[in-house]
Amino acid sequence: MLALTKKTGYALVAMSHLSRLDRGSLASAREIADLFDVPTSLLMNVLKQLASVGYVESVRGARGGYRMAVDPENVSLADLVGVLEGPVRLAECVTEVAGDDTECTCQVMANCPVADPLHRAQRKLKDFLASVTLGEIVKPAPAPTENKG
Amino acid sequence: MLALTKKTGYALVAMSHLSRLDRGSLASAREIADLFDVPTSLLMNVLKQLASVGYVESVRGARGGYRMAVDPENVSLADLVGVLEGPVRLAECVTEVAGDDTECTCQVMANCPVADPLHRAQRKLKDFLASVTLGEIVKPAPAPTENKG
DNA sequence: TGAAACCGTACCATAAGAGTGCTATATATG
DNA sequence: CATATATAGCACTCTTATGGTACGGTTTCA
Repeated sequence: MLALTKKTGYALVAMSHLSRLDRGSLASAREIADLFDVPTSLLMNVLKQLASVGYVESVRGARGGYRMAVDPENVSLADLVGVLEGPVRLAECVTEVAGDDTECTCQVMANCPVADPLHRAQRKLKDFLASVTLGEIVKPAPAPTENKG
Repeated sequence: MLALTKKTGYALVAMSHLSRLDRGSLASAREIADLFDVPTSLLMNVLKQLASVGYVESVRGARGGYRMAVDPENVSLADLVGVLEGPVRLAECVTEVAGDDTECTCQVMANCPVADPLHRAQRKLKDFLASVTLGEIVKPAPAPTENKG
């Protein structure tokens, strides 16, 4: 439906919270879940996934928890989506091979008249997602200049 | 999974085909389905939906079919997604009320730290989708300058 | 009259998403 | 050492959306 999944949403919330902690401070999954009223078990899964790719660092045991392992400025929406939802695919036939290149896998529509344009649109969408960094998300608001909504 | 649905894909294909026909010419659902190897019944449904919102015009009876009812330049990806998949929602809590404005419906996360930024990102995504018109899709390629994929 | 084509709607099957549970392991604390 | 806390890993269910199909009806051309 062209929407981020809840997992990605939860990841954004959790990581933005972690980003705001003092350097080295920990927050447990339960703590974050309580704070934002999200299902604890699910948030645990998300944090585990984020830890497995190195975006956050985990400390086990009592008084353990999670902390940021990377600079929020270096994590984009595209990165998170890639980890939690799989590669961005504007259309089914557009598969991203590297981080930048796309490959056409139109098996059904041999004469597909929109393949090339979709690839271009896909690139633009990817660029857009890559331009939104967690750093921006963490900050309250960039500039009231163009604030319309 | 942050992807367009197949329905939207089929709509793009069908409408791009219709856009290339001579002014006033008709193409039947079956004809288009055969041409691009997509399921006939499904394409019928899609075209019916497109007709119901006035993007294409239907002519009933034998020798009937569909033709474009609007200028392809005036139909954007955002429009098609809106018709076939419902409103674009980058996150669940971001609901678009008008064509431009968004409304926050965060029921779960009262303290959501990413609501505002997501609204901004949603706007940007919407703008992006609105910037991709069917007219561009129909054209083969804009300029070989930046063609990389 | 019959075939072709759209119309409307309802239906089903599969896959993806959302969420839960359980067991194991690591660590701080008493 | 025992216990509580917390992550790790896995597997499972439930719900929803998507993809696809079917049927009866209406319109039009031949």
